[in-house]
Amino acid sequence: MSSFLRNLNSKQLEAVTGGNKSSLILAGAGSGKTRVLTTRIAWLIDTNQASPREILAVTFTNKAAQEMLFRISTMLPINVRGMWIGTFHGLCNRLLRHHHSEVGLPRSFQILDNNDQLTVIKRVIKNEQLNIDKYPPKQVQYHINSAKDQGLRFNDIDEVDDLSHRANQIYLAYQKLCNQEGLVDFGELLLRCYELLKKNILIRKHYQARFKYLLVDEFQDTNELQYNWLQILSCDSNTIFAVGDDDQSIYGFRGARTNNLKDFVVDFNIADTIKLEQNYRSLGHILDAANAVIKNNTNRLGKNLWTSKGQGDPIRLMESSSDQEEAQYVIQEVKNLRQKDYDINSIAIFYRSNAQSRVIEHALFSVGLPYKVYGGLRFFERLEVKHALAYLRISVNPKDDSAFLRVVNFPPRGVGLKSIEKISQIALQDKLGLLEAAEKTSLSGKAKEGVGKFQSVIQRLKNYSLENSLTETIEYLLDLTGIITHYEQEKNGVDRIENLKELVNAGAVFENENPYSNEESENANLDAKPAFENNILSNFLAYASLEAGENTAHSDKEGSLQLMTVHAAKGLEFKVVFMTGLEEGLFPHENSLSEPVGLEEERRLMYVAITRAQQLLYLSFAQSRMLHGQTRWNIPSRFLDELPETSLERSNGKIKSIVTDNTNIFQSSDSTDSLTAGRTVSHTKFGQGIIIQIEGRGPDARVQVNFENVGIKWLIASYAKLTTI
DNA sequence: CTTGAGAGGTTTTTT
DNA sequence: ACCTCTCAAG
Repeated sequence: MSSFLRNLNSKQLEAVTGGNKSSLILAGAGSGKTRVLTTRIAWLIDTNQASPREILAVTFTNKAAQEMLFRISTMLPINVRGMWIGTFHGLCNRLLRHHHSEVGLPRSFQILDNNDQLTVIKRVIKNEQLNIDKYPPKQVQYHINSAKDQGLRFNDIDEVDDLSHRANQIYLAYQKLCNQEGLVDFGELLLRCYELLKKNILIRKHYQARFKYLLVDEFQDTNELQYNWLQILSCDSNTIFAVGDDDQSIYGFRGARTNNLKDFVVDFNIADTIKLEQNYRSLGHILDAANAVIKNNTNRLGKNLWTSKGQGDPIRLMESSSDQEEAQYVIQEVKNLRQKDYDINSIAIFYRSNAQSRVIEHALFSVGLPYKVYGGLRFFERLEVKHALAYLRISVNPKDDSAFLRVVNFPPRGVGLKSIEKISQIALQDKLGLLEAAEKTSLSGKAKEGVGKFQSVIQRLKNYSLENSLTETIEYLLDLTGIITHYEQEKNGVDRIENLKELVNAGAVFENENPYSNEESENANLDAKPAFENNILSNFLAYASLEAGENTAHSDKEGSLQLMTVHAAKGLEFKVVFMTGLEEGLFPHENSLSEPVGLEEERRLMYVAITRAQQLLYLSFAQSRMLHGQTRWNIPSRFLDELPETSLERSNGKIKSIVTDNTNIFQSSDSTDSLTAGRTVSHTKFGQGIIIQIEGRGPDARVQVNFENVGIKWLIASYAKLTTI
């Protein structure tokens, strides 16, 4: 028996060594999902059932793909390069580069990220001379992307209302423009690839025969198109190994179809689904809470996590009067934990929406606790980096008008809107790219000079890139275009220059890791394609779009608290987790409440949050919170009511807790009428105090009380359960 | 072409 | 409250 099978439990072993049929592994949080997936690959190869080149494994993030490669390489002494392991988009990109001529794309097609796509859409709206107010670009973008997620072209879509009709019109024009300029958005990567496999029987059969084992991670996150893509790659002679957890499906809003799990069971004749329910991450109370919350969802495939580790500490509930106080309580507790030798790196603070991080950050900053915020601008999304890349893009693909528009006047060369308009006119008339059209446009002296300069820059850059390495080309570019000089004169330019130097670094690293730039040659003639002149350049550009870089704000400090949204926390684990902002309207978010589906997704999100914690879990809510410049008064989240009583700790020194019982919120036992300023009242947790003032009436009434032991507090009368003395 | 005032829009996000 | 974008004046 291979040594890497030794430490698996029986269910995991069953999953890993499953026979030659498609299978579905329902893997709960912390049940060793990634381990099972990677061990299966290692086992298939180790037992000579598969050669590396017969493996195709798909993930959603580059991080997950890298993790997978890393784990496999620790189990097997083989060259992992032969395997196709990557994201849906990465693999489709690879396939489309091989078969670019079959799908009508230039080999050096450019990949648009979200931002680029939006810019192109705006351009299309302008080109079509449509009123931008009637066609909100963001909505149009959403329309196009969700259509592509469902595998739909513009003529496949029902135009149910006026907006979808108009959006469709732009979809058509947008696609035409992308095709002309050799631009491909994220959805297009998948759709184009799917259509290729569907239409071209030869290519389809080739890949079906080649990939004997298809493995999919986070299956619950697949959208319709991804499901179809997997389906078309599958055939009688191969199998799919799907791993997922319906309870952790939190990306419905971007097209993920939880139902794909159920459809998979039918479409792929899954006789028995293997459930991994033993959890290796969290202690008992935490799992009990997770199980209790998720039980309230309908339509689950059903799963119950358990552990052999013992119950651990109960979950702490924290109540505060405001978001600022909440931050203070968290800080106090973090300090306590540090004294008990908890590593600050292993403590995380979660929130539902990014806007909530500011108050926490502010509080952390003022007490000098180091922290790291996940999310935000990634490296390749930074303005200055995109500018620099645009020069590379246009030198690789002169038809790339997006790139032209981005940098024709950056740094400023005196080419203003008027001139660009003129050039666009000519381009439209003569059906040319902007760079080409610029040559034929008669312009005023200053603009003419600027355009001339720009053209010579592009020409020189292109020539240089043919003779020199990628890294040298980037260095040359920074100097030639005057981008650095420009930022040197700007007040906030220092960081930007740093980033541009980092770009040179990124180029060097890329070059190092991709020494041959063109794909490893394969025997099958369908796979192989001759190298192309600017191969490494366009590969680097694709890499920049597909892998936008680190997702964290910079932090040079070694130990930091981890701040992130619950979405960003998926797949991670921490010894200690603070889940903040557990209030109705925030979590569950108010926008999700209109449909039951929305609420269930919020509950899954809560489930994800809870199951991130290994040892300690704090659940916190505040009575009031600043949102969009206004103070809002909130009721505790309904999810708190779904927690099992036996796993909670309601009171503990400075960490105050409350009993939340929503049935009581609107039917206070003690009429608020009896509460008047000056009266002495008693609170179950805070003890005795004197009412200072009252705001409002009925269930929303708030009372300010000066307690003998804990000082002044604002309470919501209806659930504070105050009794008059 | 740059700058500043005003308007609008704020769930979650990877590729 | 705060950030991004647009439009008009300098």
